[in-house]
Amino acid sequence: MSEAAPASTSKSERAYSAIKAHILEGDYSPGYRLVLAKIGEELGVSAVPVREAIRRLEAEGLVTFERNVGATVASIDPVQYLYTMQTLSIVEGAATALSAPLIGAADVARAREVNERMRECLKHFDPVRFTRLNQDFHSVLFEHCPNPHILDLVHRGWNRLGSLRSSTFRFVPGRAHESVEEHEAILRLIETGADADTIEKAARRHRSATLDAYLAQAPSLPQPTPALH
Amino acid sequence: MSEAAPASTSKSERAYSAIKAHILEGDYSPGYRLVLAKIGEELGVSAVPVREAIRRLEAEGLVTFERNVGATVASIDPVQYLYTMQTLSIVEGAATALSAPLIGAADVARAREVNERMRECLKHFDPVRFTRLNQDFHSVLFEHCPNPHILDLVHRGWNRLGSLRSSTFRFVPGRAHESVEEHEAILRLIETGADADTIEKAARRHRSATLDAYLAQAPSLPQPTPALH
DNA sequence: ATGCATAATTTCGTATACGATTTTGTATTG
DNA sequence: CAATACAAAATCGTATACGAAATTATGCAT
Repeated sequence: MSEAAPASTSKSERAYSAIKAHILEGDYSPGYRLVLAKIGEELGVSAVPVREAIRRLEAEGLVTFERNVGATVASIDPVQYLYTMQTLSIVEGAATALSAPLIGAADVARAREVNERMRECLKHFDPVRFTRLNQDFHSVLFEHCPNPHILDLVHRGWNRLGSLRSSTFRFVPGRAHESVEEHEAILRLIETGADADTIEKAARRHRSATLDAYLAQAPSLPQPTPALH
Repeated sequence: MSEAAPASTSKSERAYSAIKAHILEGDYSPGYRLVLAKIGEELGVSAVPVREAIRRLEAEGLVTFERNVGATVASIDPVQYLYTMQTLSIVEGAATALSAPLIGAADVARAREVNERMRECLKHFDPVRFTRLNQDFHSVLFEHCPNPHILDLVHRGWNRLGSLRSSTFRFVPGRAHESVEEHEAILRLIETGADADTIEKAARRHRSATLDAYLAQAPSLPQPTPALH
């Protein structure tokens, strides 16, 4: 990777992006200690902007921070995973329902094409690619979302899941197949102009079904609350 | 106000809390320019921790920040207000529905008492106190919320509304009365163990009705999207 | 007076330095 | 050997300093 654009963005901004990217790529895995001076050296900046970047990432839930001790990449224990998936179920449901009236036939076609590629991934068992396509699929649905705040919440949820994003598909074999079918069902609802409530519930269910599949694998979890369906 | 605890918390932490408090109290009103050095002097710290605090507040949506120009207290233009209210409608709806099964008779009684005090506020027309009690009411509902992420989203929404929080009640006379009645209705739904979907819709409606009342007053707004009911 | 170029001022952005705090390592003692 | 006490190292937290960028003020020409 080249040293890239030396100008135009501030160093704290570059540090923020770089660290975030490293976390999301998995270069810095959960629990990794983010030492200010060390990261600064890696990025060719001093500790001050790194510290600022890290605290911003803390506010997004990507790192945890302890006074006089330092920062570590936030790890997603099962309980946090549950909270995040449940929250995503709600905000994705809302985002889908709000977007639906604005999704045209061309968008549906595009989403369907992505979904077909996901279907192919199932044959070769490629969880990484599958996960990336999955995100593309939902991005197509949400790109017309009329409420940027809600979209932001969706992205924050995705970020928080981070590198775990594909784990359910990896560990719960059948789920990926179901997921593709649910995508198709959601597209049909949008095409036929189903009412917002129906679409919202389908989108919610799509996410919470993934959570349920995970919980079925990890029965030790608190199962703290009945999901909203 | 005394100089207070000189130890135990870091300066960046104190700056963060102090600035946030000033924004929420209205000492720094929307649009106010947050000059690093000036605020640092006010708080008795240098610019570095102030900058860090401000960027954290930016991540929460309380201030806006522009490269090489500085930070200003985020102002809530009508469109942002709409986005935020719509988002709140959704997350408060979910928070209420998730909390409902965990709300006991004692909590309901407490909430009802708060609501009665709100009813009294209507007679003396005290929007500030009314708004504070309104928040108390919802805090009672949410204090058992099993998903802290969702609760966090509710609080972020409240913070974003900031000083505008009471404006609807101030400007749309009838709305406050309606609001009190809706509170009572929600309490009854919780008491009688209504299903999650019913409770969620009532809570959503409670918030989006306030938004509708506001939009009716400001008809110039884009009315960008049909609400989720 | 108006518009533009340029200088002065303000404010940001970050490297450096150093004290404060925590962690780690080592030695001493029961 | 385990536990405690203390020393050394690592790391954080922030004040200070100074260059960079943007904003504001000034002066000149039309």
